Amino acid sequence: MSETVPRPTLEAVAARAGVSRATVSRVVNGGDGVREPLVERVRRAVEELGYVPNQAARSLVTRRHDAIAVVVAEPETRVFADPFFALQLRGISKELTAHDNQLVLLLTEGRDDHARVGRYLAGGHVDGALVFSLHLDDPLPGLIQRAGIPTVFGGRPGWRDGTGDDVVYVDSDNRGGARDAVRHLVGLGRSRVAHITGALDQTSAVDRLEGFRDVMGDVDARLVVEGDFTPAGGERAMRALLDRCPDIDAVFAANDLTASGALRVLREHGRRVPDDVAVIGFDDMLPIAEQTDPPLTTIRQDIEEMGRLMARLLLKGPGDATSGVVLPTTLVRRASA
Amino acid sequence: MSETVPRPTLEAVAARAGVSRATVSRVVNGGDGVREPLVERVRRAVEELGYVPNQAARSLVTRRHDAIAVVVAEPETRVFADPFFALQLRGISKELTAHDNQLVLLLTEGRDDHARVGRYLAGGHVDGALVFSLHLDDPLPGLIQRAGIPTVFGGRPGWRDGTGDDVVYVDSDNRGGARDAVRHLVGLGRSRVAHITGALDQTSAVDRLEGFRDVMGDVDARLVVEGDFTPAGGERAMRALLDRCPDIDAVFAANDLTASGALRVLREHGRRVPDDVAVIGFDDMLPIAEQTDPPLTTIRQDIEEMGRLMARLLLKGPGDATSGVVLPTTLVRRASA
DNA sequence: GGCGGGAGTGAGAGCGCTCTCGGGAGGGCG
DNA sequence: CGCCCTCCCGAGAGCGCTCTCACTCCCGCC
Repeated sequence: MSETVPRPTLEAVAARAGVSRATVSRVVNGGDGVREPLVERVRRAVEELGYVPNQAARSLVTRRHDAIAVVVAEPETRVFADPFFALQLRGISKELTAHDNQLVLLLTEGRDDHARVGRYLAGGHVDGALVFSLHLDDPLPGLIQRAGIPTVFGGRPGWRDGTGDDVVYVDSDNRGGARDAVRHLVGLGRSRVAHITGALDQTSAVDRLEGFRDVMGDVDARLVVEGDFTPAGGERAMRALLDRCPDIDAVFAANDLTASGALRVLREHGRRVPDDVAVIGFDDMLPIAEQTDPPLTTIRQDIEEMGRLMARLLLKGPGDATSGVVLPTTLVRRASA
Repeated sequence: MSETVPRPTLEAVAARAGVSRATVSRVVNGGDGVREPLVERVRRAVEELGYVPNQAARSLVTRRHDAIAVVVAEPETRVFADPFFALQLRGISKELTAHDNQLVLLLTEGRDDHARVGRYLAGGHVDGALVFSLHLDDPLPGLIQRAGIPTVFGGRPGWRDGTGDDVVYVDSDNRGGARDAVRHLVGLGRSRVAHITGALDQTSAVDRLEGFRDVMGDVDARLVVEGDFTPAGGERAMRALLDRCPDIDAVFAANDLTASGALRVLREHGRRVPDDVAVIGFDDMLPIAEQTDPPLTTIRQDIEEMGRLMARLLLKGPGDATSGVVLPTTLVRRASA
């Protein structure tokens, strides 16, 4: 490998075009205030030499990096390997590249790795951060706030101390979506509606539970069982549910994975879906929701758009004093309810 | 936001510790050749001031960036939202952070976006690139090679011209795994074994087909149907298969998603799995393989390890003239075969 | 025709770091 | 006891860029 092909510098371009470094710099950065013939000459020199600006030198003086960090604080592989996150990432990427920004991905590897991420962010390597803070007790948000760089959170962060009121975040309308789901079940004439929650240390799970309660009121406590967003959790919860309340006729599962577990247990027990028990999920996670038997009725959120929006908010700067943006959800009707 | 908290510089640390900039630099970068009392004093000063090196300034002189790019050339959202890729990413991330490298994620958005990526890589922003080149006709590998930065490919790239012999890549033993899968079916006493291929513009699909042929020889051409790695493709292919050869008693699907589609069609047609038709997949993509009915027997590849290995090879440098590394696969026996 | 002003360009000072080089201190050996 | 060599440390020169500032034109106006 001929590693050391010395890349041309501004100086070289200037020499070739017969102008000063400053002028080349001006042309490269938009060309305002440079007369046409010169612009043309510089452009040609850039072309001929294959000049590409040295980002490090540029950052050194501008203190901008045209890069933002995406921080995923997730010890569990499962959630990371989730199509959900991938889609958000795609949305983020689209928005960033549209604004010539790079995406630096920071995954925390275990508990004590937070310090590393905090240090990195504080180190001024990036212009901002998009953070997915999935758990209530996550120390990361605090660290990041201390780092003092602009940040947008994915999902409503669940602060415990009162400091987080001015936090910018993008979330789905978990509560409203849950309401729609449960209302749909009720609209089908179901009266014994159960709920398998998500992991309740995540705000999305809490909000969905709230939505369930909004519609069902102070329902029989046995109809609410805690799950953890996994199929296995859904199975466990569904078994408990059938055991405690054999007469249920509908289940609102906190997400599609949970629903898929529940469906399997229902089938096992000979309950027909949706005839005996209607089932509705949340997320509209495609490979899952379409593959279940029967195909899953669920609540869709526009995940890619969430990612996009997060990036947009971050790049816009503090902006219109928006603290939280909540995206709407829609009911997707398939066969299970 | 108090944006402008001027971060301490080397200079500041030097002043506080009562030494020169050079000494601080030495301590920060390992501390060789500095006597203990001084090291201690500098360390304390760094601590007290919360000093973090300015990476831009450092890169400017060292020409290293401690960052590598991960390039995903995938127009289709589906493959990107694939747990497969997420796991590789995780492996890569682990290895990189272990060596204090950052991960810059580059997703191409459509066809003409390749130029942007090529420019970025050529621009010397990163020390190397990990590239997932999923299609045979992808122009990206060429662009990258021209960029002249160290590169490791994920999956054997399917060069058409003869230039790619010295390419470094990491791949699973697709062919060997396929052989194991088919042998397993044969070992169960199945004789009419069909194969639903993956998208044949990807080397992994081609290799798996080769593996199938290795065992089955010049089998009845109707037993091989082209799929595309999706459940829908699996369904289509399975229908065709049942139509053309109603007497098949085993199916080797190119991946788990395909297998899940096939299973659904088999159930639809009243064929019992594995009694009437044994089914085996590939990948051991967990949320899928465990959720099918019946749970899927499949070939596992250690995806995270692939990612790790890619990163390791890249960081090691050109190394031991390794051109391609192929990781073993294992049979995971569940209920479907 | 002289003068004020705006627009276009160049010179030069850094941004914060690394790294080479030279000087000074100290130890071993003749 | 002196010399040389080694080991530490500091001084200073950039890395490639941006940005301010001053200078030069040239136009328009009185």
